[in-house]
Amino acid sequence: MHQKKEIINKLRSSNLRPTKQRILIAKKLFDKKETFHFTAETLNKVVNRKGQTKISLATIYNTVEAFKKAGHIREILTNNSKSYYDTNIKSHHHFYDPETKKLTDIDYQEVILKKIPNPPKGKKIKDLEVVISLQKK
Amino acid sequence: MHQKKEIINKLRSSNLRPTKQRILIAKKLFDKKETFHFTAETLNKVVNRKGQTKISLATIYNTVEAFKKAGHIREILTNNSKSYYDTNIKSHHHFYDPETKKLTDIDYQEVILKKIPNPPKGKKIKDLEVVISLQKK
DNA sequence: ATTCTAGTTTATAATTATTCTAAACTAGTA
DNA sequence: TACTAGTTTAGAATAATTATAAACTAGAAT
Repeated sequence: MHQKKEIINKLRSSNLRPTKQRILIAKKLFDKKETFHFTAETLNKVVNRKGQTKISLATIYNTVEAFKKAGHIREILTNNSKSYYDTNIKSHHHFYDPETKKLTDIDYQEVILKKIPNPPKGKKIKDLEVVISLQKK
Repeated sequence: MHQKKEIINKLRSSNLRPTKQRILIAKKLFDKKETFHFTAETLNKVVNRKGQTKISLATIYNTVEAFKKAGHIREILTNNSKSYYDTNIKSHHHFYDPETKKLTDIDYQEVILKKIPNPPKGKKIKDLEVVISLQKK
């Protein structure tokens, strides 16, 4: 799917030097069929599975921040103490289960808004996110 | 508006012993005309303004947690590293300005949803929150 | 009223997530 | 091949929050 070349282009196009660490992290993030929800901690685990080349935690954080700024990943709203990120950068929504702390994507078309308020003066809407918290039935 | 008696009843009704600390914090939180958005830090400042009896930060955290569990306050979704709380416990929505990190209430009626997805099996919807992030025009 | 006890408060230590620092390293140009 | 700006790294620093355990107190029992 995502060959090394594509990944390198993606990095270059956002002014990120394609280092071996960034390429490896990008592979792990974007070489998935499905949307990937992660925290710095989980990404660190995935990237540094036994035997693989070691990438420092600082680089994990740096890269996540760089990818976020470049718009390759998005930060998700939760009321958890960790930051959650999503490889799905299309505007979409989430179910959040406070029990398991798991997020699930809700496709954009699954939520239709009939009315939204005007933003305050001097501001425009950057993003609109719906979070549906769940509980046991 | 909220006399001491009412506050004491509110505390008792949720099995919280009405201590002098809890009463004072409750006054600061609920004795307002408007909705109050706060973090542990801001609440600590409000409660411990010069001259007032000192309430420890640990108690601020304990009390916020207790009030949240009791349903007297709600935690708000943001992607900020601090936890934000709201004395408005009615279902409602927010504008979030990442620049100033300020939240503004959006009245419930200002957002109308035409379609929302079914929750996953075994789960029901606990809460639905819309967050509209802002940026400079 | 006095005593008792479980619940609460407190200062402080510990923990967790994240950011900073500054030295070592490397991609890519000259 | 050498250079330089960008990047990585280990580890220290910081920020927010939670845990600990000793002292205190509300309110029931005596």
